[in-house]
Amino acid sequence: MSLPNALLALLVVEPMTGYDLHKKFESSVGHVWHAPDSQIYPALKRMEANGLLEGEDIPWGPRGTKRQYHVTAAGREAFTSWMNTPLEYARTRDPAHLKAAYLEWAEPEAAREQLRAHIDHHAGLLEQWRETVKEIEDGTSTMLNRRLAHTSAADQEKTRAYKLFTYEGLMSQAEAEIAWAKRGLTLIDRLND
Amino acid sequence: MSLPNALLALLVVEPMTGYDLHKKFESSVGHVWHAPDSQIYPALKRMEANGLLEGEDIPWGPRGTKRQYHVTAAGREAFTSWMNTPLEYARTRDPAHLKAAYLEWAEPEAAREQLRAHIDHHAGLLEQWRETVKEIEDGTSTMLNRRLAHTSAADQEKTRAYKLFTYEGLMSQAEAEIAWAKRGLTLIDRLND
DNA sequence: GCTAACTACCTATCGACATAGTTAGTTGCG
DNA sequence: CGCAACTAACTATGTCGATAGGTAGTTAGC
Repeated sequence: MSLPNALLALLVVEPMTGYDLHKKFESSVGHVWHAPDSQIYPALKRMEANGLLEGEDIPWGPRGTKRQYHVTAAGREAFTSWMNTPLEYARTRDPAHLKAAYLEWAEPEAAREQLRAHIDHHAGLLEQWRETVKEIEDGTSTMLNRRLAHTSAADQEKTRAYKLFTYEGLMSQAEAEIAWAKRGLTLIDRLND
Repeated sequence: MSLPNALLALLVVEPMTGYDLHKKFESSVGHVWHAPDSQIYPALKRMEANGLLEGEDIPWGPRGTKRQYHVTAAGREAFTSWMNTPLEYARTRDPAHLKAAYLEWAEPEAAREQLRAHIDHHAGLLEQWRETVKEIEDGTSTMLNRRLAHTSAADQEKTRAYKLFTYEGLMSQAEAEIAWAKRGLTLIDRLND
């Protein structure tokens, strides 16, 4: 359900090829919704069949062509409708907390290692989000600047503010995970001496 | 990958039927790893075929039977091995933050409603986790008590401590989400006056 | 003794997703 | 000019997971 809308979110700004989208999914949108190209290409075809997109073959180099998709009126309507519709919350599937609940089955050192990996993972994300936030604030984010170039002056502040809001949320998540895992390390020490 | 291990986590404590497991997935383990019965029954068959479990038909009422599964040595080995192996972190797929990143496309009131729903959702979870934590601390958790009845005295404290640790982590997550969504409500007000 | 609720188990379908490939044209650089 | 890196697109396989059913026996209460 989310993948088509993530694609629409990018395509309402400017037409793109599947390859362009695949690259964006490695950077910007991919921060909140990952998708490999093997999912993107079929999704684009389905969306074209459903009338959300239209594709046209445009020349690329002397002999090659590439297929560029743009959003139809129906696609734009579907996207804004999705944006105005409340989410349905999926039930939790959280491998890290699943394992935490049965940590007495792990060797203390293995348990520590996994909590340290949890910290490292989220510390890496945190660093990434921090940089992204800085780029948005400094106006040096090429991602955001391309987006703003297609946005009316009235909406530019909103666009920027909601992006910052999103990344600040991701930072809070990462910080919470790190703090939790650190408490876990202390707990393991307390239980094994 | 996680479902078989979530099932093993329950079955290493005591043998159960698919139906028992399905009920546990509505309550205890389901808090961190949800699975519908339509996934559980085939998973049990696959695990029996792989030698992780053995099932036996036991009588149920005058005519009925039910199939109870217990963990084999191989299953126990697979579970502890999983518990000692570091997780591989999946890339993010977070519909709430995906929508937040494009919130300028939503009507302000629809955006507010969704953030309020986000708060309500996580406040509900928080309440649930708080109660669970209280039950664990008071020793009134039937889930945990059944578990502890099958646990050596030496491991009882660990089991209890890691359960508490897990639910405290879930509480931190919920609190972070609520705080974030509240900041979002303030932001929407600031952007629309 | 009937019926509702519960226990027990199972199937089918469809899209989501991971993983691992393949093919072909283009561009840049040494 | 030749090769590496990149652009572009697609396929195939297998499991995961959501959703929506179906069947049959059991228990409890009126």
